[in-house]
Amino acid sequence: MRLSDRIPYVMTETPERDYSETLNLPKTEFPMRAGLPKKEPEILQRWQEMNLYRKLREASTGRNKFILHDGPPYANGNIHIGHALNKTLKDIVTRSMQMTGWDSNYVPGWDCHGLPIEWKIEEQYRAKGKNKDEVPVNEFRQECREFAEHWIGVQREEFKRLGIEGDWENPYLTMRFESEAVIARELMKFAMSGQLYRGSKPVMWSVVEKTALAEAEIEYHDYQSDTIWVKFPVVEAGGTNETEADELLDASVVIWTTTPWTIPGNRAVCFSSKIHYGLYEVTQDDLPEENWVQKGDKLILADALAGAVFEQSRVERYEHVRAVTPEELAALTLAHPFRDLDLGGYQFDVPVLDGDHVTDDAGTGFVHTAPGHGADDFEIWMAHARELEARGIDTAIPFTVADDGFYTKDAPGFEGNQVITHKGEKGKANKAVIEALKESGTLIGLGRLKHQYPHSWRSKKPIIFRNTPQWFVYMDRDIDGKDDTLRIRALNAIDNTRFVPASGQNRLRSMIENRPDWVLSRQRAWGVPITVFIHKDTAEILKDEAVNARIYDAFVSEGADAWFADGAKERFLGNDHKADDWNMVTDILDVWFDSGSTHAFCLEKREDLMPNRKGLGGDDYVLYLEGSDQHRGWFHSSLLEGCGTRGHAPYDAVLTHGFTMAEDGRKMSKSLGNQVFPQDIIKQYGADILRLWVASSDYAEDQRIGPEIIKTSVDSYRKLRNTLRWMLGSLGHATGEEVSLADMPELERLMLHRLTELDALVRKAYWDFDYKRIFHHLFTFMTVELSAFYFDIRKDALYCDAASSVRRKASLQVIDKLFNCLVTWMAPMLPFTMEETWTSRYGEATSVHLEQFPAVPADWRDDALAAKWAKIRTVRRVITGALEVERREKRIGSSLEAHPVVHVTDPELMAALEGKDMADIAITSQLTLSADPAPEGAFALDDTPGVAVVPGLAEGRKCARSWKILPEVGSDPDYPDVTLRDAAALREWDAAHQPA
RNA sequence: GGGCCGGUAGCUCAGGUGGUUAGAGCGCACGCCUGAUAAGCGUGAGGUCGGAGGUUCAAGUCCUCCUCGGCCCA
Repeated sequence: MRLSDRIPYVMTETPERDYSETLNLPKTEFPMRAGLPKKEPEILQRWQEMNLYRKLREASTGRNKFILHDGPPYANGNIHIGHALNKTLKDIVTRSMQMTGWDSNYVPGWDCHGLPIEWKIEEQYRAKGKNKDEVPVNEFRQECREFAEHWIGVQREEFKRLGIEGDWENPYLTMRFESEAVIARELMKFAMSGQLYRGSKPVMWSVVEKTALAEAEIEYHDYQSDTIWVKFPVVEAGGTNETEADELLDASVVIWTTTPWTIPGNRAVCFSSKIHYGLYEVTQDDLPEENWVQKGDKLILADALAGAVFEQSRVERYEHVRAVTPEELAALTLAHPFRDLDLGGYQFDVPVLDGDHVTDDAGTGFVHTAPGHGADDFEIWMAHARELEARGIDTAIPFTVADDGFYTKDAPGFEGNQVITHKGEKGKANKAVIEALKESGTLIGLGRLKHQYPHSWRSKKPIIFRNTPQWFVYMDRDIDGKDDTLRIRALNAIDNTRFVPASGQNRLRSMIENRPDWVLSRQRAWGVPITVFIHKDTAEILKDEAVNARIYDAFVSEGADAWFADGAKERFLGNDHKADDWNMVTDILDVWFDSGSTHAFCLEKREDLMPNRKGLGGDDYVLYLEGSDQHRGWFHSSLLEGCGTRGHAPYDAVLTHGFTMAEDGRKMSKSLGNQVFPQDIIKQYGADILRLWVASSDYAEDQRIGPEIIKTSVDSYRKLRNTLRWMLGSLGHATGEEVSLADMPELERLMLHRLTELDALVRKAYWDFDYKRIFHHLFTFMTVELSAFYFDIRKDALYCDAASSVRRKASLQVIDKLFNCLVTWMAPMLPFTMEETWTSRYGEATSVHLEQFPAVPADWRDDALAAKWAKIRTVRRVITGALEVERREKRIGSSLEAHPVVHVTDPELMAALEGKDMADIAITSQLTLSADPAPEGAFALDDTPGVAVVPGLAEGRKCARSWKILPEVGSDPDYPDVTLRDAAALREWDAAHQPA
């Protein structure tokens, strides 16, 4: 049955006039469809023209500063999704702090020096057949500078397109002359305070190119190595039991290595306390005389590998004498295999160290350790340095191989042999070492192994690990009094820093607790040099403030290139020092030192940033915000730099975000084809969609992004936009007339109450940087409480009530408040759309970003009212449930066709309904409340006892204006087809629209 | 291999100190409306809370192991 069949008068009585013009239907120019890809650039243009950044600064003059100090991205290549996430989060922080009373000035920066840019320039050279080494350093540096400049320009535009507000005209750059000057000055502070020292460390070295290589410049290729098994005779054995110790005294620990040439550099042998070891004795008496292992030889080996070792040594019969404990191993002292040869220099004791890097997959279970020839070797050697010194062992690491691949005097007896030739071929070193081992009787096996070995990506030739002089900063040396070490300072600073999420604190702490001394030097060209001089004879560092001042001044005006210019040495040393007495360091500072110093050359150099921090006497607040990888990076280097030079961290708080994965939760990769590019999303949907994704995600963990997830953002955006659009449409009729709180209907007061709750939540969550919480609450509020409840109910009053209606005025007033709150609250997240919404209401001369979050009066809060309305909504749910049954049975379509009888036997619920127009609230034309028990078969919900609904049809005629069905329709003779409310409204409307 | 973090409906997220049938929104399905209309409203179906043990009267929540994924190291 159709509606028209039941209500025949609709057919017969055609309304005489079109009432829609008398209704206050939504009226707005604000488009339903956003068209963000086109609209956003226009908004950006407008911000530029009105100089929003400057206006923001002016508006917040004198406020306490909230400084989100930008961690500088590296200036090469287009931005990726990680940059987009990072910058968007920063922008939400900046804008939300600005809107909650701070002066929140964002100054973006770029990291400009370093290896990747050097590579790019070298790559260009190679393409042109040019050689880097033949180009003057400063010419090469200039090309690096220009390369960085280009990408800064590209990234700046990409960042701006994301809607990031900041001082894009004056970003900070690590390569700006002033920055280079300050970086050098910071380094010199470490030198002056005695924290800087020259030590050594093995680096990957290409003999062919005579240069140090970084991990990323290495590629692995198959390579045939000589392998040797070597005995290290036990010379001392400790432990609890003397007999057992004696048993080990004529035994040998056996090592295996693929780099025989590193034996002269041997200083220790490593084992693992997680592996089982045994003492083995050779029992075979028919071994050939020339065999390197003979009957009675006692060897200590990993049990899992003993069989293989004996097989290699052509021994068939041997005996496992007993197990050897980790304690026994650690107490051993060994002889270097060359101790008894007449070479000189190998008489030192070789300690046995416990190391996690040792496995029993291959070899003997013991690792030959040459601290100058391997990263593991170096680490474990340094880690045990103190206890070794206590044992009287010299921990100095020998420089056994020179930059040309030849042994030095630190490898006595082997000088003149080359490890790798300048052509990249094997030199005679291995052979010489093997011969010496044979002579000493310590060689027990010899072989060859084809395996993956590191090669230079430039020459494709094998590289070696080689000990080289490097510059370090002490972690554990007293700086200014006892127990005032850099490590202790840094650990204290971590305790005084707020971490979001809190787990970052532990992560950074454990790194600081365990890290070795800070290596600052790089054998590179593009960066700030280590601006120190060392005395040729004493090797001491020159400490002269006058020299330092000359360096600083020169860098300010000429940049760090001044260090590499002709005559630089004489220029900086001046007349007080003889140039011939001093060596000038040409190493480059690690770029982590550059970025660790940003607080010095950005924050402290700009008057509008210079923080007067909380905890240091002021009220300003400095936040660092980066990906969680920066615990090892920027957070770390900034902490050390700050603590070393100023005694405290440069930040009050550290916020970290996770990484962005593809939709399947895996890392994005070109080969998997699951990459998502911010540029594509912006082009297709707009930056606000991407920002909505950021705001709704749990950034603290790894997030996911992909087509389906973007679609969710797009859907949410549509709903959000349409709700705002409807509000704008309704407010199109607002006159600004005020109704006092006391005169407002409860429903309006309920909404105001909700604003007080949301206000508290939003402010707290912004301070907690918990954006997903804000987004989810506001979004749910807008859909569930506004769109589906408050607005749905109030449409009748807003559209149909007379202009004089207090109910309507109160509603418009509340919508106005809702609008101002929601739009400002969401402005940090969706700056484009909220600006569009704001200006749609207040005009193009305004900007939502110049607003503060509205003050929400405390007297709006009414918990009792909220509790009462929770009950009302409980009853409402039963009514809508009952209407749904009627709809399904085709008895009604619109809820206005219904007249439910609501039986409420729960007295508390009934009390809540007292005086309420439940028909209005349930959006029915009529409704009858009854305290009587419901008849059998009435509609009820299991979870709502005490409420039951008997559905029924509304009686009377359908109002041609409001579409309500009421018996009263027609009782006003002037307006015979409408309700009395509508008749009164029409009378008012007609009076106001009389032709003059 | 080590340090740290995480795995709750198709998607995004809630689920203080362990305690009734694990929640929300979106999406989806179905229905209504046609004066927010490439909109609006309603109803419904979706989860062995990564897996396995354990502690407990009781575990998504505590412990152990495993697995998958991530960041940083090695």
